[in-house]
Order: sequence, then structure tokens, then C-alpha cells
Amino acid sequence: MAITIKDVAKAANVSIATVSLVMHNHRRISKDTKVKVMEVIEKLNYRPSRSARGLVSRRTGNVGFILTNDHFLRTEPFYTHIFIGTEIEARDHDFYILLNTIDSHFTEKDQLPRFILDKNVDGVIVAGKVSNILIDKLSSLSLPVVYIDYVPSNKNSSTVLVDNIMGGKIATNHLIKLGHRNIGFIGGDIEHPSISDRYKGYRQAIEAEGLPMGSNLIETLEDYPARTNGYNAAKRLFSINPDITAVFACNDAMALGVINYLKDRGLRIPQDISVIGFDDVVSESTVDPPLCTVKVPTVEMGMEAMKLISSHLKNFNGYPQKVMVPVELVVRQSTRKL
Amino acid sequence: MAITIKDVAKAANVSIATVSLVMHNHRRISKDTKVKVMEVIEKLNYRPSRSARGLVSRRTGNVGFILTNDHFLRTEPFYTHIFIGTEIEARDHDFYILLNTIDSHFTEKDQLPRFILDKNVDGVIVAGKVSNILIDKLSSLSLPVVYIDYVPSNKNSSTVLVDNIMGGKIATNHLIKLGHRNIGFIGGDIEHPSISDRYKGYRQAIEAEGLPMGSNLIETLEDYPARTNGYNAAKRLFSINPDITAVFACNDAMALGVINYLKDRGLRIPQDISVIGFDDVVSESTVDPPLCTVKVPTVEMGMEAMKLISSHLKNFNGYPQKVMVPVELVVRQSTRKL
DNA sequence: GTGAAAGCGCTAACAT
DNA sequence: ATGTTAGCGCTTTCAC
Repeated sequence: MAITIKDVAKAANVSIATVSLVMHNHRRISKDTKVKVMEVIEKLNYRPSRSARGLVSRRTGNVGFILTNDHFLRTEPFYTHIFIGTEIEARDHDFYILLNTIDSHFTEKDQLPRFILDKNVDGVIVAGKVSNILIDKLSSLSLPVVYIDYVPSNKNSSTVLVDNIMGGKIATNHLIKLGHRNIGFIGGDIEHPSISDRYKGYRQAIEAEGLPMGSNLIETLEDYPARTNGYNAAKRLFSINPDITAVFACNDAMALGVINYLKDRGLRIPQDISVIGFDDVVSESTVDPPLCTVKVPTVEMGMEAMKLISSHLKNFNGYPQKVMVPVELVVRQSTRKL
Repeated sequence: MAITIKDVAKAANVSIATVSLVMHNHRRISKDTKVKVMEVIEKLNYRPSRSARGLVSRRTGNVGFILTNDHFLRTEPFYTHIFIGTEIEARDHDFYILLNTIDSHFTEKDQLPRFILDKNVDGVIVAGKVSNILIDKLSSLSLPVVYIDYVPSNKNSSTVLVDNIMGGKIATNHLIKLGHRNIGFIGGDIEHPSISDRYKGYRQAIEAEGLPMGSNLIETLEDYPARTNGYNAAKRLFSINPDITAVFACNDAMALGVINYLKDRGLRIPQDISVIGFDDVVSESTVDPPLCTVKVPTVEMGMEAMKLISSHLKNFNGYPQKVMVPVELVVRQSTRKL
């Protein structure tokens, strides 16, 4: 039988109400009793029952984490690292994270995640792009929601976003500083806000330098960014403009595809062409040469989201907040000075 | 205010006890009332409160998932896929999975996962190799524990294991069938049961065929298997025995290292050397040529573990069970007929 | 076969 | 500043 609040009360010679007040460090408790009770709690190693607490306080102490299954099953650890970030931060806030993957094409007919139907979460974190139908359903729920790495159609939610514009600039400026003047951009679904922002940063850097930017330098496909797409995009890009000396791929997966294509054409990286990616999700030794990229602090993003949820939950802070996390250039051997 | 058991009872014109009995499909309930109550539950969309249930039944409805943080943060999705498998299966058993990563070098001083200290789980799933100290602590806890992909020092626990011996045989036989007679094995930490079993399978296949197996064909390093290890191991292997025509690497990460080494030496794969890996965690288009490997059904392993925990929890089935999951050859272009 | 009622461990309103 | 107490929603004896 586990230690209950009664055991603590008895051992400390106070009422259970006092113990409860101490646990929530209520102001109207004398220093002395507080210390005394705390000592007993410590000694008995008392942990309050989450069920009992939940029953009376109508809080579960759980936070739901929603992710599309293709995002979770991706070989790149981007979203799983965000997930682990929420878990790490949750420890400090005494929450537990419940994961639920959903179909990427969530429709009107699909059920909401089980933890919502079960009323088993106090708030929800959504990572990555999800369907507007889901977003609408969530926002009609009066549950705090924090979006990570995606700007929901419903604008007044809290978000944790990557500074993609800055990242696009940083990547492009790196190439410019290395002396490149003919820089290709390879994007995925340009409708995706992250991709379009990275492209925006690229444009800004190019224009700031007064470099030429014919439309032949941009190649975007509608499909989901993936290596094969990167391969095909590179093929098209170089057929349009063979004079390119450096490529900025909108993410590492595409960059790998670009590298594969260039290698197949017998070109060397970085001697013939410099390549830079985005995300830093590729293990350094997987690809030869190691990929120069822009690092996204995935674990920290998860932590930030958890902090936001927690502040919404604890302070009844209803104002949506926006957190923008910085990115960082990671120089590796896939780029070189011209 | 959410629907409670009282609302259902009132609407169905029965007592709350009856509703509860129906929910647990108790035998002593007449068909008629059962149908009637079920209809009301359906109509009102009633979901019992997990807190209330937990309070009285002393069950949380949660299962803990323990993983070392380096396993979770690995770029290969092996353990994250196992994790998602437990989550998928948990839906059918009405459990929630709580994740907790721990340090790989869990010592006497380290705290047990928070969900255990909080008594917030009914059972625990442990994936991958963990320290004996943790295993001992867990087994002294009177919580059902299921181990995935690792044989705990404490032998009488339930386990979900990969048929590594069979996998080693399958991989080696594939190479033998292609005409290879001089086949190298590259292993990681041979102390690790998975690795040693794969090696065992390799030996069995080689010996069954009456092929020579000088000790020069085996190269095991003590370090954790990783690409750099694979690279260095290949270097040593080929310096000892330059006549090898095919390499069986104990996992995909090592295989990538082997491929990198061979490419650096100017050898072509599979024309000059065939390479086969194990695990199938490398995206097909990441490596050139696509890696032939032995697929481990990771998601299914997670599902099996959840089934075991659930059966232990629901049937008070105390007998430890062992589930062995089969592996499967995945033929891709990194091997060829001699 | 069904209902009444006790009680799980806790919080919070109200008493003192 | 601390104690008393009602009651959160459910399961589970025990009556009937």
C-alpha cells in the first residue's frame, strides 16, 4: 500500500488539509509547519496520487502530442527529437506526454486523437504540418494548443517556429562569402511556410548582394521533399542552368538527392559544386562529404512548446505567444571557397 | 461538464452500479439492460473518467516505456519505431504509453523513471540494452516488465526478441547462394547478445556449407557499432584478408561504414565486393547502391510487447513469455552474383 | 439481475 | 494559521 496524504498528516501531526496546502505552497502556512510537513513528506517519500488529484481538480496532468504518422516514421529524426524535447521539459513541470500519431490526410470523418476523446489531456502540442480540418476541430475544443514548426490556419494560437528566413539568409550568405555568385535553390512544396521562408531568406541574401537571380535558379516541386525529389530537381536545375557553382537545398533530404545526382554525373563535391542543406538531421558520417547545413534546435523547440503549454495551463495565460527559435550554420566539407 | 456515469444511469433508468457492470461486461447482466445501457452510452458518447477509475481500481491505465537516451536520439529509427508500435497496440488495449529516457550508464545513484516513482504506470516496457542495475531495480518492483531486443540478466522476465541467429543465417546464405565463398563478418560489441547471435548464424551457415572460416574472416570491435567503426573494421578486415568478395555487417550502420571504406579504396559495390547489412533502418535512397539487408519488424515488436504487458495485466498471467519475431531478407543492389 | 452505499486520495470551501 | 468536511466519478461488496 502506497503512502497517502493521511499517513503524512498523521506522522506530521497535522490535518490532511494542511499537507495539501503545503504541497501547493499556499501562503497562509507558517514556516514551521511547512518545514515539518516537508520533512515528513521527504522521509516517507510521499508522492500524491495523480488519479485522486485528477478526480477532484479536473486536471489530468497530461499533455497530448500530435504528429502525423509519416512525420514520426520518417527516417530523419527531426520530429522525434522535438518529441523528446517536450518529454524532457515536461519533467520539470510535472506533466506526462501522451503521443498520438494521426493520418496526414486527416478528414472530417477521422476521430480526434484518443487522448482528447478520453479527456485525458489538459493541453495539446501539434508538431509539423497538419490538415486544416484537424486545426479547426482542435480550436473548437477549449484546450490550449501549441503548434510547433507550422503556422496554423487559425492564427491566434501559440506557436514555436524556426527562424527559417534567417536560416535561408545564413545558408546563402555562407555560399556568397565563399565566392559563389551563381547559386541554385532547390525547394520542395513551396506552399509549405517553412520552405517558402527559406526561399525568402535566400532571395533576400541574393538581392542584398546585388547578385543576378534569374528564375532559372529556382526549382520547386510540389511533392513532399524527399531525396528522390532532390535528385530530380537537381537534374532539372542543372539542365536549365549548367553554370551553377553552389546549391542551397531547402532541407538535408533534398541535399542528399542533389549530391547523389551530382555524383552520378561524375561531379565532385565540393570541388566542382558546393552543396548546403537545412535541418542538420543527417548523421555526419552517413554522407560523403559530410553535409554543410543549417542546424535547427529540435530538442529545444519541443522544450519551448512544453513551456508554453505549461504557462497557459498554470497561469491561465490566454494570450497566444509566438516563440521563434534561432538557427545556426554548421560548416562541413560539402562547400568550398571558390 | 463532461458526461458521467450518473448521466448514463439516469438516461437508461438504471443504477450507476449497473452501468459500471455493463462497462465491464459482467455476466450477471441481462441482455436487455446491457443493450439498453450500451445504446445510451453510445448516444451520450460517454467515456469513463480515467482518474476516477484509477482512484478506486488502483490501476493507472498507463504503461511506461524505458529507453536509453542514446538509443532514442540515434539517427536510425530502430527504437522509435518500436516505440510507435507499442503506442499503436496500446490503443486496442485502452492503455497510454509514457516514455522516459534514461542515461545509458544508469547507476545505483540514478533515480528510477519518474512514472515509476509517481506510481503512474501499471507495467513497464524496456527496449534495448540497459544496465543490470536498472534491471535489478525493476525486478524488485512487482511491476510487470517486458524487455524488447535484449535478454535481461534476470532471466525470468518476458521478452520480445529478434531471431538474430536465423537472420545471420539468412544473410550469409544469401551471399553463399550468390556464389561467394570468402565472406567476411563485421561485428560490433560481440558481448551484445544480438550481435553474437548474428555471428552465430553466420558461423552456422558457413559451417553447414563446409566453407573455410579462418579467424581472419571475423572482425569485431568492442566499441558501440557505428559507421566509423564499420569503416575501421573493414580496413582491418581487408588488410588481413584481401581475398574477401562479400561482407556481412552486423547492422546497417556498420555496413555503411564498410561501403564508405570500400569506395574510398576505389572499389565498386557490388561489382567488386558485395555488402549486406542488418536491421533495414537505412532509407533506400540514402546510400548508393541501395543496401541489401535483413529487415527487423520493429513496429511489430513494439506491438508484441504491448500485447504481453496487457495479458500480464489483465489475466494476472505471471508466467514470463518469450516472443521471437521473424526477420526477412530484403534484396537490394549492394550484393551480386559472383 | 439490479440497486444502495462505502470508500479510493485528494482539493477547496468553509469553520474555527 | 490550521482543521473539518463534502464530494469529484467510479468500482465493488452486499442486500434484495
